[in-house]
Amino acid sequence: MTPPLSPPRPSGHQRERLAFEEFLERRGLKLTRQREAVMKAVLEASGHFEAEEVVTLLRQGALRVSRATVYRTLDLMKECQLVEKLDLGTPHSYYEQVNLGEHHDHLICVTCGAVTEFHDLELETVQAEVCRRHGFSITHHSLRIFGQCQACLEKTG
Amino acid sequence: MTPPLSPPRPSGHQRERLAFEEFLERRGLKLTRQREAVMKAVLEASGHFEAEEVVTLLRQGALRVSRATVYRTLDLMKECQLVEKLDLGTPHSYYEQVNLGEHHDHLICVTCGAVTEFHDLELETVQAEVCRRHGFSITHHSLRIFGQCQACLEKTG
DNA sequence: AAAGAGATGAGATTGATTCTCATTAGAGTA
DNA sequence: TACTCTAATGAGAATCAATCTCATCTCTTT
Repeated sequence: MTPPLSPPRPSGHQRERLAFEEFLERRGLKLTRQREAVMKAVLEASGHFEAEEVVTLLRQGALRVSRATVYRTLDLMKECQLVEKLDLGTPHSYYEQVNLGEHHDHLICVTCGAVTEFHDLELETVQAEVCRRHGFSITHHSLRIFGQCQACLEKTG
Repeated sequence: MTPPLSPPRPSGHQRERLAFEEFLERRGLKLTRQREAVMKAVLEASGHFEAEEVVTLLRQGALRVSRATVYRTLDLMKECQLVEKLDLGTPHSYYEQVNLGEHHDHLICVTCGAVTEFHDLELETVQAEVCRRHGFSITHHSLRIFGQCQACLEKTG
């Protein structure tokens, strides 16, 4: 994928890591080993995860990280826009990693619980238009579409 | 508004009332005095309200209705599609009355908390198209746009 | 090594919502 | 009216994710 002659660039999650470090710096906060562990777990996670899963995962590592610290760090990463908090209709929240600046919405299957991401430019445009009409200055939005996914539809017939 | 010669039609919330009664009937449930009190409170409510507000309101009436019954009845009305449960980003849920079959989305001001409703046909169309592309059968959706309302923008400048 | 600021962890607390279960209400029947 | 059966209710307990408290710890800087 990377053109052979392109300049070396941060690999893995270097960019996100840097973003978080700078964010902490700006706030006069430190990148402690605990925060680093949480960040690593989050950046390597794929899809959606619960805070509790991070807690459990980190229990297996050498460094102990308390539940409180996990929640606190997730909040920081949210402010830094590295993760988003999701409400998928369950009693607890999910989180997901956000690739710097990219936003997407969700199709949630009410039968199997599968969550599919999508991004649609036209949708954003129409939303912007709605906001304009209301003199509303948008910061972010959340669109959840509930229904049945293709797989479940095929099973049910 | 009503043409003078139009046939008499249910006034007030007769239609909703009937819908609920039929719904209960179908389920082999009864329209008790408690359920009736909750229904009345909800149908007369304007805008968004919390379950707790219904509890408090009903405390003032002659008939005592417990918190459990309020929650249970709200759930029934939700199934009957007379109310919708909203997550406005607060730790607790809001409810709102739905005029039979009408859906709308929300602009939520993160500064003053004001919630504005809107409905946009084009938005629905684009969403339907997204679903079609994913072979997803939509049952309902929830769009929340967060930002600053006109009033707050004017104050802040 | 002393000081100061931020960070952490264990456990307590919160708070909305749900659950439990003994009691009550209401419809139908004898 | 008395009896029965089922659904409904209410008080308070339970749940559970999330937050808070505060004593302790870690760094960094004097």
